[in-house]
Amino acid sequence: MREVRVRFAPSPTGALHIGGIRTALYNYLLARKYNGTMILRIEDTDQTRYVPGAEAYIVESLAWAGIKIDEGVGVGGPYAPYRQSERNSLYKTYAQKLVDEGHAYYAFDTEQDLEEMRKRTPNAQYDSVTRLQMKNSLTLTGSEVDQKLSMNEKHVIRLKISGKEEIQLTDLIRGSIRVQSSQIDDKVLMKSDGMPTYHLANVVDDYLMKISHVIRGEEWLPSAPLHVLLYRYLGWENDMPQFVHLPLLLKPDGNGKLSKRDADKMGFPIFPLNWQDPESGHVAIGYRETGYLPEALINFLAFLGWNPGTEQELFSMEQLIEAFTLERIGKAGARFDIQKAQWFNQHYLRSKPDDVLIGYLNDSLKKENIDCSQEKAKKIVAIMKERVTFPKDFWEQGKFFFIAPDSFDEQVATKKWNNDAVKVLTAFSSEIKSMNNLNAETAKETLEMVTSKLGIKTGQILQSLRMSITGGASGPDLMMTMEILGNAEVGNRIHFAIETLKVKVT
RNA sequence: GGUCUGUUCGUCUAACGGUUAGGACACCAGAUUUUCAUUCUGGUAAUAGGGGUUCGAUUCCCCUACGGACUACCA
Repeated sequence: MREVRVRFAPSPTGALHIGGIRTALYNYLLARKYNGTMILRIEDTDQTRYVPGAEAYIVESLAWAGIKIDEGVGVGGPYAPYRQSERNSLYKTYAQKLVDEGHAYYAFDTEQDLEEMRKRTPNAQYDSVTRLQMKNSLTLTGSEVDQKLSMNEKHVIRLKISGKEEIQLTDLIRGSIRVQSSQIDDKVLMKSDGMPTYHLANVVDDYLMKISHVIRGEEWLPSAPLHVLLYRYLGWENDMPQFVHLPLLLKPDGNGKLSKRDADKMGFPIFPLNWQDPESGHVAIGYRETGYLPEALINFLAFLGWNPGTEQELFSMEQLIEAFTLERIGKAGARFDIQKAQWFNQHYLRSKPDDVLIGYLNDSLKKENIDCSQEKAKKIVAIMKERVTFPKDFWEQGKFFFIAPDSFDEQVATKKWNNDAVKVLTAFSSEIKSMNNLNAETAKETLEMVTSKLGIKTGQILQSLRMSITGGASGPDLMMTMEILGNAEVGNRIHFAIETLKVKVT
């Protein structure tokens, strides 16, 4: 088998989309599986869409996701440079070669010329029939062309595609694909600004960089036959890479491919990391900042369009590399389901060692300027562990350990808060006041003692107790919560609740 | 509109002609938890439709329907 060399080749036009991470991941898995090389190439040939910071963002995103680059932007390598804007002379050389050999030609048409041509015929394209009516080196005389070129008139170089040729290509996911060359237009290879288009740059670089597999999104499938033609005209058909067009990521609901709009609308991230738009200054929150662990995101993404064929669903990167095969990538687009991502995250988060989890809580506390003993943090993490999905949940769902509630859950306050509850809580708080060691066990004993004395069922008032201590209607084990808080704090909170809510008792 | 491409539970998917069509997420129910959650157990739920081929089609072929991508001097 040919040496595996794959590339992830995004263009720096903004933040990398989550789908881009998946594409990079599949490339990476194949490279690692076969001891190949993972290359990062930046396709920055569109100067009008260049966004500063986007390249650094891509590099950082991949690093965070655990996708290591062996060669390319940021690390260098034998085929440098890996930024297309720095490889322009190469593209020019090959474009010229194509012109010289009659596979490409100069075109001088203005935007209006093109517009008129398109209006003339339905489904118009610049091709073997329409090019005869346009201003190009096929219709103009040699001296006219020379004159225009020497006067530096604006022009592009177009690929000359014959009208009747069948192009066959094999996609490793979709099998054999046949297209008639008459369906393809004479694509621009070199733009009038002197930069190559994607098609030329891509083919030239993939060839020169000895790419073995082109693994990219399905949106490229329609132009794959064009690329085959380019390889053919350039004389590189025998070294052509294998094509692998990945199914797209689709909207969670409705139709179409996943977009930033959907993500915003449904409240989940679309970018791996926070991204500040340089123009608007608006910050889009990333997976990292939301609290997704890279291993969870990777596991989730890997399964969007691929599966190992077994019932195992939890895979580390190493295990993915081991199990990955191109053959098991699906054909149909995969709907994006953030709930599944959350489930993966929950799983990976809970399987972290306790000291890591304590670290998460401490991170939040530091931000809030709250001191907390290691012992207390340890106890909190122990009882919160089974309830969290994101690292910040330790703080967000456990705030009450540090801040006494100033308001109370309305449902509980109206439905459960009654004379019995107040009676029990009053008695309970005066019982524990004198205790010097309130722990989960003694708290439970005391509570049971109080309720049985008053002839009230503990279950009846438990939610009121919780509410008065935490403000909320749900939370971790109440007895442990009281142990962590200590008897003085528990007593204070009960008093505050009784004071605040007594008006509602009739 | 044209070209290419796809279609199994709500979602991700398994089943490379023969299965009671399997798993996971989500959802629902029961048990545990003297609350919520966790955990455990169970459950609802799918081969887009129509023709072929075949002893037998989720699986192969055709048509229809419905999606998706592309259709720029953007990638």
